[in-house]
Amino acid sequence: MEKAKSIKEIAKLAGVSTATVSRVINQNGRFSKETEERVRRVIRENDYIPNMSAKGLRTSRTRVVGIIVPDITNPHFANLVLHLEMDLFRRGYSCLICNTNESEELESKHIQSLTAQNVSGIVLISGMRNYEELGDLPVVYVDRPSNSQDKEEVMIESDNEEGGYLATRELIQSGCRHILILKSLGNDSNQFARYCGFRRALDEFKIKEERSLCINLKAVSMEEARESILFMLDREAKFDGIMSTTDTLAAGAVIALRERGLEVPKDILVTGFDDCQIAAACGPGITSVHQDIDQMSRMAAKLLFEMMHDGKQIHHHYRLPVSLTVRNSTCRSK
Amino acid sequence: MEKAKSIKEIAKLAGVSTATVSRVINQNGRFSKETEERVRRVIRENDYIPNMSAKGLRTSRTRVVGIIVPDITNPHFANLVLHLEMDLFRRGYSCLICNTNESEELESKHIQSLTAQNVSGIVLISGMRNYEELGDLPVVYVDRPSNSQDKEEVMIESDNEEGGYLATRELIQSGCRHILILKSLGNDSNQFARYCGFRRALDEFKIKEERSLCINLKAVSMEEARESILFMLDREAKFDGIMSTTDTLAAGAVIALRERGLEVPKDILVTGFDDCQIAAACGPGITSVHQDIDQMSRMAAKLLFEMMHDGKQIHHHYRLPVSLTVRNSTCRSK
DNA sequence: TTGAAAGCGCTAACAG
DNA sequence: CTGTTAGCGCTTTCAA
Repeated sequence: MEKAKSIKEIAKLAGVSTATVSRVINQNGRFSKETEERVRRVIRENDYIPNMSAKGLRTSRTRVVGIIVPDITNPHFANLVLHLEMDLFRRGYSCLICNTNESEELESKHIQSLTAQNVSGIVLISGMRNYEELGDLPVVYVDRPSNSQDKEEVMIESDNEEGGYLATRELIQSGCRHILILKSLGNDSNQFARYCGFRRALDEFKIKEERSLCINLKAVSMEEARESILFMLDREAKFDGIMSTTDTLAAGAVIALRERGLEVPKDILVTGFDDCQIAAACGPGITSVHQDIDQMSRMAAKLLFEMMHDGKQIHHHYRLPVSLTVRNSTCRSK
Repeated sequence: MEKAKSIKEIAKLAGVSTATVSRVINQNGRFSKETEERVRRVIRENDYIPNMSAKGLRTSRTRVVGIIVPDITNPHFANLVLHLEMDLFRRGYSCLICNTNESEELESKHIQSLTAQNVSGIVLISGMRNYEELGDLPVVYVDRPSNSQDKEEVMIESDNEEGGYLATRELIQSGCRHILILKSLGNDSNQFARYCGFRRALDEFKIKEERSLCINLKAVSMEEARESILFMLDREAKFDGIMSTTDTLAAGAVIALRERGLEVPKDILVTGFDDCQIAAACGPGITSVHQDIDQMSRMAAKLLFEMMHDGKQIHHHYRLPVSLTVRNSTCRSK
């Protein structure tokens, strides 16, 4: 690869100073129409692309944002990241993606690495904690634990509690009285919120919660869910509905039921959460809580952009409404 | 955020020159044991993190690699990216992820943007074309169109032709004689290779290909697949098996069949490709061609690392074997 | 074994 | 409207 051209060479070729070239590129300062055109032409003719490292060093704004995400393999997160990335690219920003694999250690390593790279901003998806040490670096928290004391930050989440409630109510209204809840452990506050919604629905219908039907999985994995349901079935646990805090878990449950010859929704009803493709494809179609990921990512990108670009100070906690996508897995007479 | 410390301050605090600090950090040059310890301590005590922009400017090696991918939402790609990112992070590299949404224009914009950022290397997943203008920038092509004339590059792909063959043979051996093939258009050479495998299997069993059963979708989407199968069913097209070039398409097909009251595998057999979660979860479980993504990503990361880090020149075309994961969707007596 | 100093490519303050 | 210039933080010769 021939050495990349520098602003100096462009300046020389255009017969102006580097400052002028810089001004033209960044559309600030003032310059004559003619100069601009000449510079632009030289830039074009030479395929000149400014060196971002130099720019970053000089301005400490790199036009790169870091996105920290537990696991890009999770369709819910993948969707979020896809939209964020495309949206931000349109606005001139690139994205460094960092998978934490749910490890707090990896997460903070990534935070360090991102600050070292002078990122212009960070989107922290479903993070473990707040990083106040980031100071005034623009950060948008999405789906994150809401245990921070001060509200001086931007945060976007779905109404997970309501989602848990909706799913559970659907099961109850379809006739379930002994509902198993499939959730994952970990400090994921979403899981907890969904569980709270679950309890609210039970309360409302005066159904007693059965502790033995509350399953806490070590990880959000189809296989874990499948095994635990098989285990419960083989112990002849009595339940007529499964409320899963994730579509992946719901899918694992459906598979387990199928393996034991049980039919959904004839024998057991099931609900999921996130309304991913898998919910539409699995079994007879799984009723699932729909999160508005489009809006979520659009908001996150927009807010972050405003903070990075316009230097706006935003402090707001958004809670997006959810809805229930009803499919066959809960279609019994009500 | 208090201003980040610079190497100068560390040098002053440690009572040495910046050059020495740099040497300690990069483990080159020579320095005494004592000096090293002192410097290290100061670095630690001050949470000093070198400024990557400056480093990048100076060395034009940023320790950032660009990953270009059609759509991170596709589980197959998500998996690949996840592994790449984690693997490279372990080796000290961060990843800029770029979704092209299958647009050639976006792809080349991303290529430009990546070079502007002085990335140390690029992984191009399922790209549209070769970018020879990248010169000696390390590039690994994964899953890419193999239409380049010169082989002077690194390329890793699955044996897609064999995969298409395996899936089709499974259908034939399970009794299918009229196999519909569900594939997507576009310049995706994988699709074509899978189709070639399909034809090879037909040939081998002396089955004539029926052009009317070859469906080309505009996009790889569940919904598209579903609609086209519904369309075929409503036109009373005669087929007893569906070979899908993607799990997503297979899932769409299964949904359509279910909607029309057809049972898999009783009435119609189905195969997918990629062996994603959705294949395990969908319908009765979909038989699918398994690609060894772990190995693929591990190889890609390793090769790229060797090129970036050790300056190795590698020219090799790897074709990874595939296997068939048999599930209920093809379980009829053979 | 260490330090001084040049300079990577760019921007922004200042001068004109 | 445009040019000169200092310097962002780091690495790397060269000299000691």
